[in-house]
Amino acid sequence: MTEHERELLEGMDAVTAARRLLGCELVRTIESRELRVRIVETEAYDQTDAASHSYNGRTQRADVMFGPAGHLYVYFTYGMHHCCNIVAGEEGFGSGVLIRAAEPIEGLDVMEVRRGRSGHEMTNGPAKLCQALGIDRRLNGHDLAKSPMRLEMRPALPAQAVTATTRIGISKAADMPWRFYVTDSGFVSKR
DNA sequence: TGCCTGATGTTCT
DNA sequence: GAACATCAGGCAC
Repeated sequence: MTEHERELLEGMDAVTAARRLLGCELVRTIESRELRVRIVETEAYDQTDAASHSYNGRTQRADVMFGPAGHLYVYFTYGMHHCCNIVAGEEGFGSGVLIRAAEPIEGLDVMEVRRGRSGHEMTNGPAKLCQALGIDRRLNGHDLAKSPMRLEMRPALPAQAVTATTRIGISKAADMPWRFYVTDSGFVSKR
């Protein structure tokens, strides 16, 4: 991700960024290996949204969501899982994009071992993706322009390639259509 | 295929 | 003390 691309993300609200990040790639360097995946499913969250961690203000946990765009917000949930978001929007306004699923492109052997699973079961869920890529709270606040985890932007997908639905696994604001996925991808999470 | 449940730590009320 | 942006395994149909 270049500085120019970071500024573009800064200028987007969470919903716009969630659509725009589909098709983009994450590159994770770990144990001398490079793991690469293509983002195929996202959800938008911001501070006006009761389901968002940023809804109750700038708490310690969600602080990174209020920081500069293009950084990684990692949280720990259900006592055993990590999930990651890409921060979007202006600094001071808490918004981000949950990365729910991705297609493995490079380093599949490493992801298989890390997950103990193969095929779409490696990365078709937010916590599965984090396990496959070795993402935990040590990467919270990391700048995605740098190693050991980078975001590589790709051309925006045509609108017809993207499906929008309600988000998964939330109880508040559950009727907002802020989940997006690549319609023909076989790596999208279950409903 | 679909529903139910256990695992297990952090955050917020 | 409850809720939680989840996952995997078990069992019924």
